[in-house]
Amino acid sequence: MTFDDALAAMRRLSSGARHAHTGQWVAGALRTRIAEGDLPPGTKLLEEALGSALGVSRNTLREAFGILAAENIVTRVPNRGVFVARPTAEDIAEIYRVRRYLEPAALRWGGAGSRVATAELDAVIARARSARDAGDVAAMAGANQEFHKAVVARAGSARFDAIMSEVLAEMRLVFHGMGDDPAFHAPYVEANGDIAALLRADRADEAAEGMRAYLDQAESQLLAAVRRS
Amino acid sequence: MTFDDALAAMRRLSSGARHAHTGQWVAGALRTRIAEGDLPPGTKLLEEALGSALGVSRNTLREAFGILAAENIVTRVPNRGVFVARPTAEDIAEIYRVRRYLEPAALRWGGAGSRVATAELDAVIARARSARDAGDVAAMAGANQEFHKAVVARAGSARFDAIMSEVLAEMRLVFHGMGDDPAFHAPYVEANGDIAALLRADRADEAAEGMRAYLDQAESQLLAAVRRS
DNA sequence: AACACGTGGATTGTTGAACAATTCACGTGG
DNA sequence: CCACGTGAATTGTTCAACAATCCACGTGTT
Repeated sequence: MTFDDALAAMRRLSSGARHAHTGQWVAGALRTRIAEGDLPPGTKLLEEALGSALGVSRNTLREAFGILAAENIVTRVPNRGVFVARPTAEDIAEIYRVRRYLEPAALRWGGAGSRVATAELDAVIARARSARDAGDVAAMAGANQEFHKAVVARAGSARFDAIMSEVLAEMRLVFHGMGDDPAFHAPYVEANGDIAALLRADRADEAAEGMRAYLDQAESQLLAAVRRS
Repeated sequence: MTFDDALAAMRRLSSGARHAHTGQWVAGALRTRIAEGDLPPGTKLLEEALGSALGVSRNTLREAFGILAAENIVTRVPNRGVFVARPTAEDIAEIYRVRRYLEPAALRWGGAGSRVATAELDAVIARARSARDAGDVAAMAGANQEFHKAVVARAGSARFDAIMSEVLAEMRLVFHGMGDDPAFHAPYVEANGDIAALLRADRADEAAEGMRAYLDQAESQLLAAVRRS
């Protein structure tokens, strides 16, 4: 899908903006388009064209850009414009650094006394298994992401939930360049299951340490692929 | 200091804004004013007055507001305006939730093999002790904050550093209503020392657990004070 | 006295035009 | 091939205007 195609598609969006929420609506529309791959990493988001397509002024669009830049979904380069983020190896390293603290902390200390949250993890893993067995890589990747989101949700913190949503959005940008290669997702389906099993056995510390090793491995694999491309 | 006084003071700022960085400059100027207590929690930040005082257009000021709102330094209420944040008990609970995961994780897993970072913690604790002994509550509080900032810095993550800076800025807004009461800061000077000692003894897990207990206590104390006021 | 309603003014949210500043793309000359 | 100049495109910011919403105050009713 070209930039012009994406513009045409956005022209067809019925404006869901309500007064005093227009900037947020625009940010949401762009976020969705980016997540769906319509606006691939590196795409320059031209203010005039995009503002016209979405039926908003440049000022309002710039407000949406501010929101998305704060989420690392777009990269704002002063005087040069706004681009859909294309995570570098350094960006990936930082994303995994954040995950290597955040997810194990949520496993180690979060969800105390909660059997409900473990059931939720199990449900997500079951979905990942089904998708893997059906050869549906996108659904498997999505389910794996849901697993990690649920892990962090054990902390019960709205801010961590928001951070994790952003991190996962960035991961999707990273995976955009990997095509639908099952090697990045399939091995982790069972690894997710192992972590859930440790939790169920009240071995939270081991689950936390296992998650750190898992994320080390996933990071190495991903960085290797980035270096090859 | 009244809002008008704060405006007058801002009128005297020489404009350090450089093209394409004006919004950020404005955000920085406001951040500083808020941190220094010139604009107390709850203060309404009027666009017209503030824009005129700072010599920037309303659009540019709104961009700065967006930045500060994302940092939870100001609260943006649609159609009503922007106010210096006044953290509620719920906000405080959320701040401590974040800290209860972030700081122990950095202690437990961060700074591996680093003696340098422990020395830095010790230096900050020494400063806190001096300030406490001199009866300088503001300096003691500041040094305690530096301790926590250094704890998180052991993770080596730019994003966590940024999150912690925001959290500490919010803590300052919380403490703004407490006056210079040493009871909120003095007991923690030695507690910080205990945590540093555990780290030096390579007992990171105990340091992490100790930090969680410490933050529980600090939260309870603060929430009790908020409920009394 | 307390409450409900209406009105005018103040303020915020957004648009669009204009201008300043910077970058980009292209052509020309060495 | 590289350096430089130029015009156009684009971004960053300002300004004025208008739409939308809220706030403060006055008036009337209970």
